[in-house]
Amino acid sequence: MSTVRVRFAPSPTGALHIGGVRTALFNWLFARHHKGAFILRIEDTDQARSTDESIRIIINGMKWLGMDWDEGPAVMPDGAVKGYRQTERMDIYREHADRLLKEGKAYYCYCSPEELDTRRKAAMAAGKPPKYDRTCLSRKEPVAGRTPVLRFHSSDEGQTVVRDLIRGAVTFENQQLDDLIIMRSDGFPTYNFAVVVDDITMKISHVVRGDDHLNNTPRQIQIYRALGHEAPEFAHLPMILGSDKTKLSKRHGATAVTEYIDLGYLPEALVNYLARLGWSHGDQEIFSRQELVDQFSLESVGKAPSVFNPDKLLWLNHHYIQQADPGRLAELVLELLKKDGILSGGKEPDREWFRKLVKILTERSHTLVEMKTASLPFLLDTVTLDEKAKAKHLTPDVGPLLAELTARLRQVDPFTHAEIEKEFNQLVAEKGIKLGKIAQPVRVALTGGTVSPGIFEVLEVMGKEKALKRIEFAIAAVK
RNA sequence: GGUCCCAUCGUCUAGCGGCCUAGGACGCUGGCCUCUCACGCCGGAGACACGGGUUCGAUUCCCGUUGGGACCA
Repeated sequence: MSTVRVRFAPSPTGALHIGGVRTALFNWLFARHHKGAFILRIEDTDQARSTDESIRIIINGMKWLGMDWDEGPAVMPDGAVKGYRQTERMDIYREHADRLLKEGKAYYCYCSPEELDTRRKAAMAAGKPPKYDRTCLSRKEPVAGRTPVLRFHSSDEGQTVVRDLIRGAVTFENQQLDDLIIMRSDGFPTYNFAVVVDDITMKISHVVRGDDHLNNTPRQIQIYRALGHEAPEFAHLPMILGSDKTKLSKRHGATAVTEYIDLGYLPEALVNYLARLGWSHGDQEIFSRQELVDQFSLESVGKAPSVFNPDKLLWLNHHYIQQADPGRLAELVLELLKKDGILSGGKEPDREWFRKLVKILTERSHTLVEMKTASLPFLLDTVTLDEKAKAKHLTPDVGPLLAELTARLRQVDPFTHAEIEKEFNQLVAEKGIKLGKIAQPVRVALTGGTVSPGIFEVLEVMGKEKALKRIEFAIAAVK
């Protein structure tokens, strides 16, 4: 079996988009499954929009998601990004372009954008395909005052067949393809040319990319041939759409990896979700990273575009939060608290205690942000009583009950779940009331609201002193 | 406009001619559990876009229509 070499080639022009991540993931899984190489290449020939900051965002996002690359750019100690950038490879494109020019497979074109636009419109008005009319193909002399572009001389005869691993054979009439520009007048290669040159020189075996590139593929195949190379295998992935079935964009909510990090998602949840978008393995929904690598194959990638479903991602995130190591969760939640300035000035909570807190919050949390919010009553000095909760549960008649409870809880030692529960049960039995009658008021007193982990756990983790203070405060508020 | 791609529950999907009175998951929903909310468990509603073929038999193969999407931009 020949070596698998695949690449993810984003443009560093902003955020790392969820669609791009899915493409990256499929490439990464394919490479790891076949024990091949995964290459990260930066397509930064769009100088106006490309920034080093974007490259760092891409690199950090890839690392966060656990997609390591075998070849790719590196961040230098001074923050600069070096390697595997198209802007570092200008000589290589020039060289290949010159070769095509010398061999008569490319020619200079002096037509101005305005002229081209006029002719294109005329062609479209006449109901003809708006392809370049080859005005400059026969031109012998340069046009004074104009810097030419370089055009690829494509073939008119026959057909070009794209053998796609996902879609099968897709046939294009060569007549439909026009002489596309390969080098712009500013000396930069165009997308279609740079991709081919890069994929040839980097010995890419499989091009796995979004199907928005399917129509470009026949042109690229012709360039491969003109350059004397066999085309690689192609696999065009269906797109990811928003809820209204148009291309996924900011309008549909969070689309950048950084947003999901901020929203409190775990990388394994995002990876699992994205893997199942367009790919499946029977009825299985939950996949460990290793299972993904083991099971992944392009054959079981679907052809139809898929709609991004935030609810399912949230469900997966909940699942992975339950699975996660409490120590790890604790650190992540701690980071969020620090970022919010809630734990400033070195007020680090005791790790052992904080881990206990995280444990009791885990079950009802879908995101790390939810965990952070739920941890607040345990960390802050005071709690604000929710008005509605207060009105419903801290009614005058519970005052004496709470007072009685306080007196009893004060005697509890050790202040643990089991001991606390005993005390509650006794009180409830003596008074002949339901547990909820007393538990809800206590819950409101301790957390400010009506939703929390089990009340005995809350009491234990909050600690005797703080808990009693809050119940007493609530008793005062009742009166 | 031309070219290309696509089409199973609201969504992600299983299905690769008979195993399908179409399975799973998210969401929705009824119930159970219960100190709240969740979790969990049990149940429910919910799809083969349409029309022609091919075949003894089509969700599955072919053609067309419709509807989406992409590229040319």
